[in-house]
Amino acid sequence: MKLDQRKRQVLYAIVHNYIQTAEPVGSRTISRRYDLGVSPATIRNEMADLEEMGLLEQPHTSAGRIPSDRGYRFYVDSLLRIPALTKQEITLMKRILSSRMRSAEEIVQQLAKLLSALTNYTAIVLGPRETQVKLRQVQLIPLNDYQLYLVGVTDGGLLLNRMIDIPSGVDAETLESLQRWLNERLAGRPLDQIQTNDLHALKYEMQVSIDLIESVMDELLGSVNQHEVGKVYLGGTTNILNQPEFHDLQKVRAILELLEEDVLVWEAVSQASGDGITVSIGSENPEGVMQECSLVTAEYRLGDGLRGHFGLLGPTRMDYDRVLALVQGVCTTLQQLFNM
Amino acid sequence: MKLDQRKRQVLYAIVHNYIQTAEPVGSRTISRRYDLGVSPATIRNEMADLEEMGLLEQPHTSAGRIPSDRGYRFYVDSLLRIPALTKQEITLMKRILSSRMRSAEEIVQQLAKLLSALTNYTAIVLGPRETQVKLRQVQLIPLNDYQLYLVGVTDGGLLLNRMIDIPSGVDAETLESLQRWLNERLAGRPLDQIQTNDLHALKYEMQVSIDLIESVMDELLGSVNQHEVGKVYLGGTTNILNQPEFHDLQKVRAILELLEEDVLVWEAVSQASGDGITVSIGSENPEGVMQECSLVTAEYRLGDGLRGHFGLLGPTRMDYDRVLALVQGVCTTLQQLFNM
DNA sequence: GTTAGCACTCTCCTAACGAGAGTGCTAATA
DNA sequence: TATTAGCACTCTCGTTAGGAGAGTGCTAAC
Repeated sequence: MKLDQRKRQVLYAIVHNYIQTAEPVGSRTISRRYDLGVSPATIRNEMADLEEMGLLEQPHTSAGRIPSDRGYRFYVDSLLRIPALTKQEITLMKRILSSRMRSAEEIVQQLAKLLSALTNYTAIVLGPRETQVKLRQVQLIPLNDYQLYLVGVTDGGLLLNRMIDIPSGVDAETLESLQRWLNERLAGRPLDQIQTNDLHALKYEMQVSIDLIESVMDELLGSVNQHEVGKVYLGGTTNILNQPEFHDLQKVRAILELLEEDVLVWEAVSQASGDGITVSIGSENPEGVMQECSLVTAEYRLGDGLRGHFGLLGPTRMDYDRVLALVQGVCTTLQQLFNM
Repeated sequence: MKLDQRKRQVLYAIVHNYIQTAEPVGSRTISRRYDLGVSPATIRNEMADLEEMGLLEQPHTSAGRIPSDRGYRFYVDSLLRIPALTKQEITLMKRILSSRMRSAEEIVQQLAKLLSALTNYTAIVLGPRETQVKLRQVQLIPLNDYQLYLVGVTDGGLLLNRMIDIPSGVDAETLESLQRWLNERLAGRPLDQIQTNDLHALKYEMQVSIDLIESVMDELLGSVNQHEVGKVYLGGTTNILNQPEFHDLQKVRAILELLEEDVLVWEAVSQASGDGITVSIGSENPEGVMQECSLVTAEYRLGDGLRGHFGLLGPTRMDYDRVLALVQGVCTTLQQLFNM
């Protein structure tokens, strides 16, 4: 879509003003606050044109204009000017995200808090995955006669843990040798390359019940499976309540109920995200409350192939400038921290 | 406080009716729905008495009465009749809470979901603690030159995991022997009985840097410390939105913000809970939004000394009958499941 | 092509009003 | 003496009407 310079200015002014005030923007406001050098009447004509092009909307006949989803899209694609972050913000990020933390889980939790605090929107962080999972160590810990506890640590420092039912008649020694075998054979080897052949070999080698081996391997593979829905970390869930567009209990309920469903959130974010930073605006989102929201997503990396997605969820009237700046900032900060 | 039979009936009727309808209860309503055998005028006199005693309140002159916090207190202490659970509810509980789950964490998560689904209030479950923590196994897994990963499994099946900084100059062998020592000495022994003596012995025995030992032990002890704030699991956070008393964005925000702060929630629940089932009504709670809520808490046990607290948070106009029945039911169900 | 002027439209706020629900008091009743 | 019927009174809530304010679209002049 092509727009002449003045139309771009008018659209920019409306989006910019509406993002700040949440009030429909009138022609007089624009001519007062933005120096376009033309009168309100001229601006009104431009506004009528922009509305016809589907970039603006009018809540009712005698109100100012607000951007449509397509208007935001044009803004994000062509008008946006990403501001620089302040030094304080950068230092804060570095401090909060520094790897001197207890686990990847904690970093990710902090990331959610950080993002929500800095933006006043809701932050969503999908638990980290490894691009290629290699086990560092596996432990089979018998809990009682019919259950054992499988604990695995991956190369990236992720923790896998599952309870497994033991077929009757498996003794501690068997478990121990199975554990030794697993550690010898699996350590450092990409998990998804384990073939059923290996398992059959194991069966003969070890005389271990194939049931047990299969459940152990199933859990192991299952828990690292890329397609599975992992943990979801949220930050600033209540921030939506600050947005005037959500001063309505129905909407608040809808969005909070959505956020309570890890599966839905996971899917929404993973579907929205692509390479680099992604912006998904209003109706571009899957149907439901999400259509009144915008979602900015990106990929984070915690070194060693440990990676995941995160996003910021706000109203379509989101402060894209700032959000994009912060998302970019977080990505590069993490990169810096984890390449040292 | 003593009340004659008729006053008790009137108070019961008002609390009972108000819990169901959330509307102030008038004298006519009572005489119609509850068979007290007297006219509205008589009931009005009783109501005036009950108000003077501080058990009822009047939102405004020409409205019906609603129970005061003290009124609810009297109801809970003296008038309550706990109903029996239906067979379906009991089966559901057994199914959901059956120990055929992957970990204690998952049981606890399910518990939160179950409680909130059955009651339509918000469920809070504090992560399980062990009365006396004994380690079953410890592993020290080097991640890189300056960090290791400490993973411990307790007798009760709890998972402890912490990242630990390594003082420079510690090699893999040292770690391995430290790990062996820890497993030999700590396995099955109550952790809180470890004395600094043992650590000094270890220092000489092993020639390991005391720094390292200390950080490992600190983390180990710290992560099981009874006073520390642990994980908080919530269920049905949005359920409060169903309550008419929270059809007000200010209140909703206040309570949701509270629920976002694990520390506050943990403290509120642990402070409220005592032996057995506890009910904390409105102003009996710590100041803030909680004063408009009631909290029913109890202790759960997952066998083997693994235990914690859980609670249900709702408006003071909470359905105490049902909530108490369910809380009781959950406790006994868990007992049955984990004593098998 | 741009602008001033003006009639018109729509929202939002406030005040007024009546219906409805419930009380408290008084006087009659069992 | 305890209970009840009757009634005036109070307060909320929903509806309606009117006026201020903001902004538009159109027309005609520049």
